Amino acid sequence: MDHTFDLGQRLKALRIAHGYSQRELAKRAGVSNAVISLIEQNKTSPSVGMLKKVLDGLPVALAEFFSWEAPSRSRVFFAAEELVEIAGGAVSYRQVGRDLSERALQILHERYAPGADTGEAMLRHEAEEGGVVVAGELEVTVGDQRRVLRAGEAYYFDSRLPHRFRNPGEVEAVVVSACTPPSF
Amino acid sequence: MDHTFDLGQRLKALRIAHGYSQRELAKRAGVSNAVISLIEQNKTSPSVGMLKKVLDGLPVALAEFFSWEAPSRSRVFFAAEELVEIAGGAVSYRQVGRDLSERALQILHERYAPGADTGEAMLRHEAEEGGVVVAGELEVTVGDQRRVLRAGEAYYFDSRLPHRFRNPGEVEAVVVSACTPPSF
DNA sequence: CAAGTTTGTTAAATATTTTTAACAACGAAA
DNA sequence: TTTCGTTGTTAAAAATATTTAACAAACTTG
Repeated sequence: MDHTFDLGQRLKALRIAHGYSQRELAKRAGVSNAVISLIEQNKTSPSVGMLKKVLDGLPVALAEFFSWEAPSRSRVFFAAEELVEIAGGAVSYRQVGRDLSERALQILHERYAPGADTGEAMLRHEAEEGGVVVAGELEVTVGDQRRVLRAGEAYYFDSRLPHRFRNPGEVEAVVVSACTPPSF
Repeated sequence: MDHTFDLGQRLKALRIAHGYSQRELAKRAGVSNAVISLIEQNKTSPSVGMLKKVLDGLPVALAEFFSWEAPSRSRVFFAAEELVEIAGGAVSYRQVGRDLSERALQILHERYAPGADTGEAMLRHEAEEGGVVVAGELEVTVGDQRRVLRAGEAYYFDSRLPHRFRNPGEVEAVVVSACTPPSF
């Protein structure tokens, strides 16, 4: 049995959040309903295979399941002026919230002046990120893939792949992006 | 047994990286050496409790262990039409990417018609979320806090707090939001 | 070389998980 | 009320994980 992680409570919370009963989840996962009950009561320590089956019914990845962040009481609203400028110059990154140490998400309001570029040296970090282009055009290069995105288009990739952003247009490009866990 | 995650290879790589033999690790972890051998050969699917014991001998956290998950293989770019509509009606949620089971982030391009509301019943889920208002006005209620946000303003909160979104204005409200881990 | 130590593997015994099948409590519809 | 369907729980059976104890191969050390 596991003493540092309340597996049962975690599973139950996820199941409820997804609106399933024990039996519904069991059916979706292809396991018996009893095991859901027993796991939620911490009466068994499920095998990894079993836990994966159950989580696939939600669906939730094992990594997500085990990476649980403690609740934090913090600011909810941010005025436009309060978004923290963390770059400046041709590329502007305005970050939602100042201290991300207790947060799972980094959200940025990005602006790229015409021709602005994050540079030849490709970026890499241990995270996943994505975003939606709100205005203008943005050329996104990820690994060996490249594309120009316009308003309403979006991207998503593993940040460990080398990547680069550039505004090839004549007008300012605006993007709202998110990254987990927060990096840079 | 688990077919989408090579648990044995993962454990073996970590054990070697730490310079332990199977028996050394077993002793540190307080388990029999046989179980290390069997797990590394994927001949058993260890219980979560057992796996935790073993990883404590390294030491490596469960979350860390499972956050190896194979990279690459995924789509990076999404056309505006490809954003998946997951709600419809007065409130439109257009999601970046169809299958979030292997992703850490859920990114949405949201549109709220004038008067649109996520409803009296407050939402709750196991996650953290935030967003930036791109156009219009959006009233955000989180716990006992409420505020109307306008273009350029932002929010961030723990999704376990009850929350609600409403467009109190005369024009469509547009928001780009992110949530981790993906829920719904 | 021989004796000893360490390595990873495995059969059989034991302990645990998982299923099957039942139970009682609750609510809905007749 | 009754009946039906749902909920979550649990005892006993079946299936699987874990330990014990042994084995052979590789490497030291004398």
